[in-house]
Amino acid sequence: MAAHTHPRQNLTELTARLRQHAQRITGPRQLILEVLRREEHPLTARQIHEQLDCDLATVYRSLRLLEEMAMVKRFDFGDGTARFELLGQNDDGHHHHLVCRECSTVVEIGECFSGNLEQRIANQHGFASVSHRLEFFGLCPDCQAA
Amino acid sequence: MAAHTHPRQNLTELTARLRQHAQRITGPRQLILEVLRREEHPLTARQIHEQLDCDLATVYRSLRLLEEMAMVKRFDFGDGTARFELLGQNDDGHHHHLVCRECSTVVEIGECFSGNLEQRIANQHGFASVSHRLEFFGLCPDCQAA
DNA sequence: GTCTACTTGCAAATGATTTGCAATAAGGGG
DNA sequence: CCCCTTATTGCAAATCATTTGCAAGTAGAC
Repeated sequence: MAAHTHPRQNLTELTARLRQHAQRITGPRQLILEVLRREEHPLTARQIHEQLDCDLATVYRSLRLLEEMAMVKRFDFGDGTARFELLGQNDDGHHHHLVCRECSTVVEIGECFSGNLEQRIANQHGFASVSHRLEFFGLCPDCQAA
Repeated sequence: MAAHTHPRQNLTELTARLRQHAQRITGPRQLILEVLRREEHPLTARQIHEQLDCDLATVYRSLRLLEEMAMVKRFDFGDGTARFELLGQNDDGHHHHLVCRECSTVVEIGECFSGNLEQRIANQHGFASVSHRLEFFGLCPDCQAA
């Protein structure tokens, strides 16, 4: 998964991609990638901000940029707060999560239903470039005990 | 699907369920159900409010109550605004949507992947009462043409 | 009809995210 | 290595969806 990327790789890739967008390699942008690289689960903008020393608005702006450059992926756990995960260079980030309804523990899920279903749905309704958002919710072992 | 419920049925069910919760049958609560019954797609609190004549806060409070009573179901299309759909008495509301990324046209999707996958994921990680949230996004026929 | 607890309207509070703008810094050119 | 242009940042204020406090209003049991 994405979190295993070597730090230098991030920076190299960041530089390359930023060049393509004619944008600059700044401290905050590098730092956000560092923070995300350290975490194996998606983080909220606020959580990222807590580990940095720049403005929260900058975090939001950078995340948006990194998302457009496909270096981070946004996830939505339905609690009104976006979460972000690092993407590797050849990683399309297609995976899902299993989230505990009580304590918010997150487990990454690699599996997914067959692309078949998506294709069928697209065809059936004449839609193009169909993608999906899928997350699982439940009670983790600890919270079942409690 | 839920939208085919007869109006009187709504009211009867509403009365019954409200009784169970020791709560009152008020104008706004009935009206919200009426509005939802007329629509075949999920509506935002604001959209419901526009068709009524009560406070927005009341709409939010009522929707929350109706959701707890399993009379409406909340959907999240990832745009930061919750949407609500009416549920019939014996309807668990388990269905998904295919949403156009351009014009937000919504199509209801009855199919889903086999419960098998969900079961396997739950077992694999020791989670209980696992459910999922799944929505599809794409370009509708009209927007492909444009 | 009365009474009481549940509800509503209204205004203000919250929380996530965005935006305007002046000050600052990245990086190509000399 | 300095300069200059332009992207970027920090800060404060604005947005947006949703929630909440509170006094006034009203279902519904008696």
